[in-house]
Amino acid sequence: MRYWLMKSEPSEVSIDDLASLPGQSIAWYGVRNYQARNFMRDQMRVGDMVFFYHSSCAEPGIAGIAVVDKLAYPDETQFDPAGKYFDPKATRENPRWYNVDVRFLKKTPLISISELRRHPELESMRILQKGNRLSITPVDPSEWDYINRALLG
DNA sequence: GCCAACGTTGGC
DNA sequence: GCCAACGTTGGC
Repeated sequence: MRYWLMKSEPSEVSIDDLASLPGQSIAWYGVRNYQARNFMRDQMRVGDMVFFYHSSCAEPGIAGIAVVDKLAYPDETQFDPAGKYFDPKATRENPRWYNVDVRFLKKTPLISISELRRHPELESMRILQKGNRLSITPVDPSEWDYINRALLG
């Protein structure tokens, strides 16, 4: 089992949005970066644990915990010519983008990025590196444990 | 709104 | 296959 951090803009899908969905599960659609796609397609397994991170907003930070609910499958939004995630180079026979489903587990007190930066134990987290833009990053088990114990305990 | 950092595109 | 130009991300 692996641990991940997945960014979502709360204006798109917030932790509250996820919690109020029927089944509390959602396709992690819209990823258009190959590295992030590969993490979903090649490495994520059902049961992997996820920090749900709010990005591009007033209070960026970890807002909740989710779990991978369904293995990666083609992202439906790449096929919709009217949608903003449409990819003209993708076909049903040869999809380019994949997503997993993620299910709500719990909301947490918001752990802001500045709070995360305050802890030397977390300084190697991808999310805290200069210039990091990846929307999906692996989280080290020791970092996962530390955050749960020291910040959410 | 700024801007550094990064990924992608396309001409050559 | 190089690399300049461009578009995007995302914290501040």
